[in-house]
Amino acid sequence: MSAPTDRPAAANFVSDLVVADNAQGTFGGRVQTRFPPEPNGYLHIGHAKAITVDFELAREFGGQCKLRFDDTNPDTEDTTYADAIVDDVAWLGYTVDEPVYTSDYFEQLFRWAEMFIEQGLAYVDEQDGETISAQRGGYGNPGVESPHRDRPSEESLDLFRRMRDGEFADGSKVLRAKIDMQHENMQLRDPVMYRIRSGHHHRTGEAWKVYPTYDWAHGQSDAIEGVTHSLCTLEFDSHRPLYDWYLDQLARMGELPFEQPRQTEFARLELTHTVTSKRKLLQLVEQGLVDGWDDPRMPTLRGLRKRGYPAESIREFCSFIGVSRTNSRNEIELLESFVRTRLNRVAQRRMAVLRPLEVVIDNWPVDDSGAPVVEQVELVNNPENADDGTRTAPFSGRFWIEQDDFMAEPPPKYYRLTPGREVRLRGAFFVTCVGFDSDDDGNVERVHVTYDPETRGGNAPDGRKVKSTMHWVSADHAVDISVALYERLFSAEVPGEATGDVFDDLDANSRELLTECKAEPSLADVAPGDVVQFERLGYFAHDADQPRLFHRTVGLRDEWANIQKRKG
RNA sequence: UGGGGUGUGGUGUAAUUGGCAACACGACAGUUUCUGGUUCUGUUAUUAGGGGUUCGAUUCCCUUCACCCCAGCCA
Repeated sequence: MSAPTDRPAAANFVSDLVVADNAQGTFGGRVQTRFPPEPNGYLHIGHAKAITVDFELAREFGGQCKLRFDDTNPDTEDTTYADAIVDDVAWLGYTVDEPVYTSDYFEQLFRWAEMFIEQGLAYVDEQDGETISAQRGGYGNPGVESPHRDRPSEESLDLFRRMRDGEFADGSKVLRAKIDMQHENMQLRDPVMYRIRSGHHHRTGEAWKVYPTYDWAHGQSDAIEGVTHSLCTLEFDSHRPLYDWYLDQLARMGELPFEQPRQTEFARLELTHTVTSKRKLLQLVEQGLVDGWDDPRMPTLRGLRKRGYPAESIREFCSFIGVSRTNSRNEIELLESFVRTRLNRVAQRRMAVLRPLEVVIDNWPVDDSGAPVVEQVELVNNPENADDGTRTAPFSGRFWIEQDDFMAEPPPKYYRLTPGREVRLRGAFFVTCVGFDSDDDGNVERVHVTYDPETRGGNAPDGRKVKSTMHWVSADHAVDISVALYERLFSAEVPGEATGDVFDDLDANSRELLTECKAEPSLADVAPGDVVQFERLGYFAHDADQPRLFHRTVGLRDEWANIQKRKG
């Protein structure tokens, strides 16, 4: 297990608990956790929090954390998911020696179940699911005991073994714990321990016909592995008494190889403008509302990776937001701020123009053959990191700027190019707008400027100042690229809050693909998967597979956009 | 309807367990700057409501309210 987070984990109620346990010698000073995903879907940002909490807690106290697949339901699970999960956990920065599987313990779990039956703690129920559910009662009204509840244990044992041998149809029988049908906690009203499933299991194949339920499998798996602190999300709070009950019985029978593990719940991560429900994410993919699990708009780890989010910033975010029992929803802006902070430090700068507007320098010199002179100007790769050095870019008499960077009739506080105004072209020259051409509809087609040869490199010898510095790309040397811009997949902070249906808040235009973008030649050197900053625009990730396609990871903070927004 | 959990700025998390409510994000106003980025500075809260104990309450007690979870042979 690695230890990748830069800063130490912040203290929280869970680490406080461990400190208290260690002080009392509860687990002999041992700390062991596990991250227990079910291999039936891809990991998302919510899992990233759980992973961080599980792994970092173990790291903080010198213990270990295992990746355990909670694979107790053959109907929904698949090795494709399991492989992807291993890959995603590794990408996040946590290395796992060898994942473990709940299915590794099926034999032990079965033997313990037999012991429960022998001791009158479990019985085979032959009623159908609907009946069992109806008999469970409701909030405030007690349940009804099954007619099979007090059958002889020999009979249950025989039935249970024949269930395993595949003698009975799916759903025809279950093994139930015999606890208390009147219990105020519904989880304790004779919960199901085993059900019959004839499907193919991703690891055990056809070997088993009965499968343990989550509740029967989870705590026991923890116990087998020597987990001390079994961390899970809040909705399992009402399961804790059951978790303890199973383990108490085994402890009484002297079956536990380690100290009895304890479950502790914490709030899951919710983010504004996104959904993390597995079902909703599956719907997005299956209905073709996104391009797949790795669509850069998805909150999946694969999506965020493709989008260009550094794993470190996801980890830092997860550590920073803390661990508590309060249901909460973090603003996506906070995550983005961690992404920006990191990328600002590590991403090299490049110049690219997304919506090109042609600019011609009317007084640019030509050489002896009558061709425009080409100058090579030097540009800093990253002002935040001198080690990244410099690069050169060609500059000649014709270049591209953003359409946004020129206005024939500028509003107040507009600093960019406008008739009569002088601006700096980053690293190159000062230019002054002397006019522009428009088409018949009045659209600006081309801007004319003159340049000051004395300002080469971007400084005026007379010290005169300029209101704005703009990026540019030499028209004769530009590399053509495509850029995918992303807005939030869900426009509402809390998707579905207004209508009850999250898909009502889906933004159908959340991706805009620009195919006629112009970039400086050195962009060709950006490796697949690398993230660079397009100056003044934002951070962009080079697609890992498709050359010259860039995904906008996150935009720069944009004061001008804020000013415009305020003005309406 | 029974049980369980949780309430601290716009958001999330803290507060040496009774002693000046802190940090980050966002927003706003400035500063710096060859990125309207970055940097730096300032502003942004009587701790869900009400009552009580106390010199003193986010913290202890009582009470009211709000939100979340539980009636899968999902996890």
